[in-house]
Amino acid sequence: MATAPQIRKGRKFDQVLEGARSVFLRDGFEGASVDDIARAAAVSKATLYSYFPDKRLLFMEVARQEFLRQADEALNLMNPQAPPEVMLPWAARRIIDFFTSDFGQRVFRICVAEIDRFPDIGHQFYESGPKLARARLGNYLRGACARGELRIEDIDLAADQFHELCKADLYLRSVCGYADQITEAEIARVIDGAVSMFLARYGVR
Amino acid sequence: MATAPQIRKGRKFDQVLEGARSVFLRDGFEGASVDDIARAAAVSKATLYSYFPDKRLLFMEVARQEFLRQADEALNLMNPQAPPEVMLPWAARRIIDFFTSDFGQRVFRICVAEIDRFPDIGHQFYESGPKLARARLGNYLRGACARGELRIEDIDLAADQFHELCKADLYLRSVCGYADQITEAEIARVIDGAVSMFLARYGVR
DNA sequence: CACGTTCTGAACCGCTTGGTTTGAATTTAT
DNA sequence: ATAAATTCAAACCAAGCGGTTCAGAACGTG
Repeated sequence: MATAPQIRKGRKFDQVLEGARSVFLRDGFEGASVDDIARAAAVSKATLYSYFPDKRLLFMEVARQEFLRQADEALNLMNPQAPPEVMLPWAARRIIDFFTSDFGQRVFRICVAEIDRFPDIGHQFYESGPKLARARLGNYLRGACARGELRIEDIDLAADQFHELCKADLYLRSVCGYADQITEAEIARVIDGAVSMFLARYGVR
Repeated sequence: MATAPQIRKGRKFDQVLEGARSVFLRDGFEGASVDDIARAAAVSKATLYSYFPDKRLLFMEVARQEFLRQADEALNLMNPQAPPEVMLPWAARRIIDFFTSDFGQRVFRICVAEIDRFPDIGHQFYESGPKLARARLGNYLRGACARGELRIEDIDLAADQFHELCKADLYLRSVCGYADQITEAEIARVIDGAVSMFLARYGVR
């Protein structure tokens, strides 16, 4: 094959990716064995190696696809015309649901755990997640400012601040394994807090 | 030996811990080989195994000590009497310096990367880091409220919000490998933003 | 110095790892 | 039905893995 891809698709390509995904997400790159992956994918090891020249490339492809999935989730479907009092709680809920979700946590974990071994992973994660989400929220905020509903000089900072406010308390508990103990009342507390702080700073009276 | 510790100290115990630390922090639990650790520690493998019955216990001891170190850094030395306009920027700087530091990043990475394999790690990390920092900042905020300098109903939420505001922009760039590209001007931007937003919400006029 | 404790290097063990090979079996398209 | 493409299972390889053993060397203390 040529230089870049070295990946060949075959009949069971998706199976291999899915099996690899489940094992890599569970055990990380080093902990995942190719035998386990082949077993999880229900293919022979020879088939797996006919698609990917080595374990590293398989991992990189799995990670790439996870990040694509993340990009799909990054605060799309925002209603540009809705007032901040409606839109901000909605966005807050979306943000919280994402980072407490199994998917959200696992894609983050790939990035953090493997960044030394695969340095480009950090870049890919940032571009497909945080940067995109900031841009989308930023677009909304820009519109709200144009309509005179908000007054923000530094849109990017404001978008980041809002994201972080939504993470108060819940994010670290989530990362530390307490995600399933988070109640609706706690979520509402954080959302109310985030929105009221944001409007205290950037709202017009 | 008895049930719990199974750890025996000897002349080169600290060397072993230091060698283990450097290799575990670099390669994670699965990626670190006991041969590498022994080499990094400049001890024989037999010595290492005379101290720790297995690799798992060695890892757990290394992680435990890293978390103790983190507890030492958690916003100690706050001046209870200083006004918020002085104390908040000071705390913000401390928070940012911590999470952008090599140590801060690595201890976080241990937690995130290994939490499936060592479920108690999340608990230890949370107790020695986020929870402690929140308590210390919360104590400060309580005092400021008592002096009439701030008005806060939910101290814990406010402390968490402040922490998260300090992480705007910088934290995720840090996690994603861009920590060395963060400028002093960017740090000042985030600190100013955090303090002004916090005071907009909780300050007295 | 003598003695007890600790550490060493080298070899060992059974097992696993990522990756390779190959003829046969299976699947798909004509 | 046939041919081509794909997949398979089983065996293989060299290297590495976590952990074990042991006689001798090194170290620290009285």
